[in-house]
Amino acid sequence: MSEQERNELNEVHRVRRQKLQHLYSLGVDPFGKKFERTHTAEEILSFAKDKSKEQLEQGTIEVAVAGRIMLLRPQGKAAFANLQDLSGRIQIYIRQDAIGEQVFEAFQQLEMGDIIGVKGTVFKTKMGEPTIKVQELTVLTKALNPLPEKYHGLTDIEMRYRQRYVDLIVNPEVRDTFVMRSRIIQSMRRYLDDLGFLEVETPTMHAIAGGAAARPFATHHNALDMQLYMRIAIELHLKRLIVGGLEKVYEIGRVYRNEGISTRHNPEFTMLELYWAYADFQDIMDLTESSIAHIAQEVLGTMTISYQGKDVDLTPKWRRASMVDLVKEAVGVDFSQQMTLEEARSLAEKHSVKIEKHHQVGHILNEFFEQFVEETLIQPTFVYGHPVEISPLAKQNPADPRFTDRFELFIVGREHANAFTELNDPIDQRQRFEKQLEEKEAGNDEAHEMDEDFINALMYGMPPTGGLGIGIDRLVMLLTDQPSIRDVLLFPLMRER
RNA sequence: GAGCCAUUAGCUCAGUCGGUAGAGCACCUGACUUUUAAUCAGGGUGUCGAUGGUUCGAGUCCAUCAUGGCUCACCA
Repeated sequence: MSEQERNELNEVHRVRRQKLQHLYSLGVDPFGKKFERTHTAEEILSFAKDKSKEQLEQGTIEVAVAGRIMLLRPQGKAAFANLQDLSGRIQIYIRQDAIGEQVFEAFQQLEMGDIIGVKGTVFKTKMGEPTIKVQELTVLTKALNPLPEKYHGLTDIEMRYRQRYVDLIVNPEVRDTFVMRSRIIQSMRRYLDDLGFLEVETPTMHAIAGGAAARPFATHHNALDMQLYMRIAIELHLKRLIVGGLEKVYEIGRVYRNEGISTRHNPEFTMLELYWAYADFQDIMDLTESSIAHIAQEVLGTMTISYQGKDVDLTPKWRRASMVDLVKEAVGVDFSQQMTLEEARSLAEKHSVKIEKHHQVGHILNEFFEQFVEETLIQPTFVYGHPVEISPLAKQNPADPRFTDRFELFIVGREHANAFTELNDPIDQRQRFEKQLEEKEAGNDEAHEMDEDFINALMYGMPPTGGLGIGIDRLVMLLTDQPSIRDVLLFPLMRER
């Protein structure tokens, strides 16, 4: 450490450096090595729980645990500390006469935040707390930064996101949320695997950003001198695999959309997309319902949950209602009647629904739905029958071609899934893409691009197929009762500082 | 992109009417071998987000900027 560095450190940091040097002078490596653990904190607690003080003292149980010192209560020539590992916290008791003066001196150079390993026996204190009586102490890692306040922890939201590592150390519920996230995804995977779905990986860099209506991130490949886009959906590649005969495929992966950031939107987020040959959107509805209910039961142990104070019942069967009926129910406007664009526009004006130049009747119906219905759908609700104009990849309803065999799942007023019977007619698909290009001309810069290779794939024949997309982050938010998408992303995007 | 709010010690927060910066934890010194947000005695460690302005004097008032939060817009 140079003189200049020393001057730049404040007292807290200077003292930690001094203790580091002190450890070196005692022949202790402050950044130690591998440590063999026999137990986790939680294992010791559950073992000791129903043993009496006497029972523990009779059969001496040797344990070796490692963790971070979260609380430290020195008491002269002895000390109590709370050690934290992934499973939880366990109290340890250190006495100079048990570990020797030399090691105790090293221990005195330790403070909250440092990582140690201890070997010893389990006992219960006067207060009945299961505790490890330390016989051997090993310094594993000295922390040079102090931890946040031991009682309030780290509450500054910005710092929690920017320095998630600190957040994870001091806020156990944050760790729990991310453990839960992992279990939710694991449960989903297992559910689909058991149904015979094949997990695949497709490119995240696309020459044409298709499969959804969104602005992509653009990038460039130097060697090929090629414009590339980060994918906005997984859809078109998975459907190519259905053409290829893989029949039941899914991918859980990151997609990227160059759009606004909010408590429900991060520029990169995780989607599940799934395609099932010879099925339709009704089958997908059943699958969506059963898989989410299954995950809730498996991960939370219940299908009735509470989200931000709202009770939500995920027990099947869920309500199924058409978009047209829901709009009629909410505002009394009946879009099942044939109507001209002019009629739809005047209805929009009457109900103060904002419309854009490129809007057709179907777009206006969707605006009605979003403005008057969406946020009212608290209990899980499948909304089906989306207008063809906003569904360029979905098959039209055979009885009424103004609508598609598509559904979206709404829970707590938010979209959680989007699915349809996939359009497999390449001639129709080409026309839909052309319609999208017209929209683009008319000013919708999120309209779909033409994808000639995808059309080519369809021309080899894609069997009738049902497809599904689930926003995994939102599902995790729902099941872990988190208000912001940033609370279920380990490292949400933040402006550089 | 717009509106509102926030930014003070390592962390959590006070700071009155504009008058020279304050508490708890952490840290330092000392006491303490069954404590548990340990306790007891002593010690304040700071670019008050940044830059301008008003003023004899600004953490405090004004302007601009930065970062974040919430709401809205866009979207999933």
